[in-house]
Amino acid sequence: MKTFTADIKHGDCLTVLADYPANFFDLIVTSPPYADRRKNTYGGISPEKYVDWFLPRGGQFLRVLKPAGTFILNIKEKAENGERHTFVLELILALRKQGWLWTEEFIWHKRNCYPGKWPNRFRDAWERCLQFNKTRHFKMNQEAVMVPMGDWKDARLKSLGKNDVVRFDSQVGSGFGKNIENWVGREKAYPSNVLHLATECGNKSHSAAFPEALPEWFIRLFTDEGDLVLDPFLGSGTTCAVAQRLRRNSVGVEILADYCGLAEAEIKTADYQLFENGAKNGKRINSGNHKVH
Amino acid sequence: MKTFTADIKHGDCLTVLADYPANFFDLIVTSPPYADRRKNTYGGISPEKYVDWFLPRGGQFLRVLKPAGTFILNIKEKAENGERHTFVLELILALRKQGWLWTEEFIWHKRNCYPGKWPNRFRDAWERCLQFNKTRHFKMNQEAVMVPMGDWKDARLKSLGKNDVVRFDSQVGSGFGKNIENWVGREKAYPSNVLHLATECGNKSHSAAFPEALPEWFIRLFTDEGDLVLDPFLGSGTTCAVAQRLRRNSVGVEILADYCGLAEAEIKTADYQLFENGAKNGKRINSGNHKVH
DNA sequence: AGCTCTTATGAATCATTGA
DNA sequence: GTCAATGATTCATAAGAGC
Repeated sequence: MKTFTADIKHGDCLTVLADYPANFFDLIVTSPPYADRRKNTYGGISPEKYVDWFLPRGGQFLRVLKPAGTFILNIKEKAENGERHTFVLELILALRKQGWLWTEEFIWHKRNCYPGKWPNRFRDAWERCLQFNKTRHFKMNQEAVMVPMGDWKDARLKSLGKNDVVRFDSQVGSGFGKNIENWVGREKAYPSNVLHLATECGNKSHSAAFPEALPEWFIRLFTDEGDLVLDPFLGSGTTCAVAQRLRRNSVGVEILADYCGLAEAEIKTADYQLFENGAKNGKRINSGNHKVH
Repeated sequence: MKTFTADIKHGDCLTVLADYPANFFDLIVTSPPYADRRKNTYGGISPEKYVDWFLPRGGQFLRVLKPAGTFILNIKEKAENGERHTFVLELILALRKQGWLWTEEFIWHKRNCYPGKWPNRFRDAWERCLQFNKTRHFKMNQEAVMVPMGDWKDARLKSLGKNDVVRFDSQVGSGFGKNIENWVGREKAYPSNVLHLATECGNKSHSAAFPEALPEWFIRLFTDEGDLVLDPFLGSGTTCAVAQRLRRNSVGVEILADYCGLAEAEIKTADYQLFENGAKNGKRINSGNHKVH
């Protein structure tokens, strides 16, 4: 059985990527350390310096990405002193000046966002997924992320009991998601640029894990099997694990040694699952949580 | 019975507002002509010139808004030449430089977005609702936009079939199915900064009507009864009509005479409805379609 | 009441043509 | 060429009728 590589590199992506050739990766998908967040783990780049910190790395991304490749940046500015920071807006403008095309801004709607209540603000339930490209003609497999139409649910679920319906929505490992694959009919719909995903962060001890469904969606949309994915801010390794599951090769760069260890373990699990399942039918496993429409 | 004024002013808001005193309005909510849209009707401000065109008007808004007031700007950049325009980002930065606080960015998720299919893009299903303030201590009635759970808890839940459970959940995307036991017994829930509204703009022949639920939500959130609302780009009069329905005073400015006529008619209808209904119980009518959570 | 079917309708994009 | 205008194409949802 064919295996797929998942390289974990320890270091700053700025220097690590310098060793890679140009036009090398098919997709870059990442959730970078947010400005002024995770101070204890990442050193906390201040909002004012964020663009200056990011730009040289963005230059490397631009170099190593294939012409038909895509760069997905998951980021959201936090509120401070009663205002939203503007560094993300400035980053978009700066990246365009650097040569990137700002193709699209996807909205990740976090259905179960962090609870809380403030006198002058509601809960923040969305993040930006910024799409950048080198050229206007990039690879895009729209069919790979098609979702069942709304009516499909009614038709299929009407024979189920109420408890099953409830479990259907609680998705994660409910034992129901696995079955979805079996009866996804012909009635599929293209998604829009608003993604509805839960924030399921698994059981890892990572400070900023994004849910597997997020990288999964973009990997399926922008790469083929066997393509090469890069996450320059890997964290606990979600992107590489998902890439492996989806039979893509991947490189993950992480500056913190502890996270590299977590990521290695994650990859091994994913590799084992791939073997277990791939040997049987080659299908992806744990289809679980991609409620996108 | 008390009535509420809804003044329709014909002209460019830049000059019309010059006649108003400072610190006069409690809320400004508007959906301005988008760059390069409605060329035939508005003259089409090009994206490159949009910020320059908007800023002097933003200055007037800043002047006439009360210190505890709020300015809501509904806008979305279009795709051109394969890229998203950046003029909205630049506008945010420019407005901050002008003295505004960029307090929040709400996402209006358009459930029924415009159709279409393209090789490198999905359908655009969201718009920005940018919140700006003069001070950090602004008026905000969070309770006024809470999603009433009592309505269907008492009246509908027991009559809900299992399909309704699924359908409702897919509509609001709130994890209803998962939390069904929690909702029962709770009367209301606070929304997040993601609004789920359909785009139905009624039966008017206006090229850019936003749905009534959008201004309604912000009017209820940021004003009290009897407060004064301004829409400097009134269009066919939605904002004023909604304000009237909600027992707020309002001023609407519109540069096109034809739209002023439409708006006047709209107001009259709203006024009649208010009388009809207000005489009975003072409740808002036609609460219709604000699927917000 | 619940389910199925039908129909109306959206602040859109892109490719093509013409000035 | 560059730029502007025009047309073809597109599809998920809500709402309503009918059984």
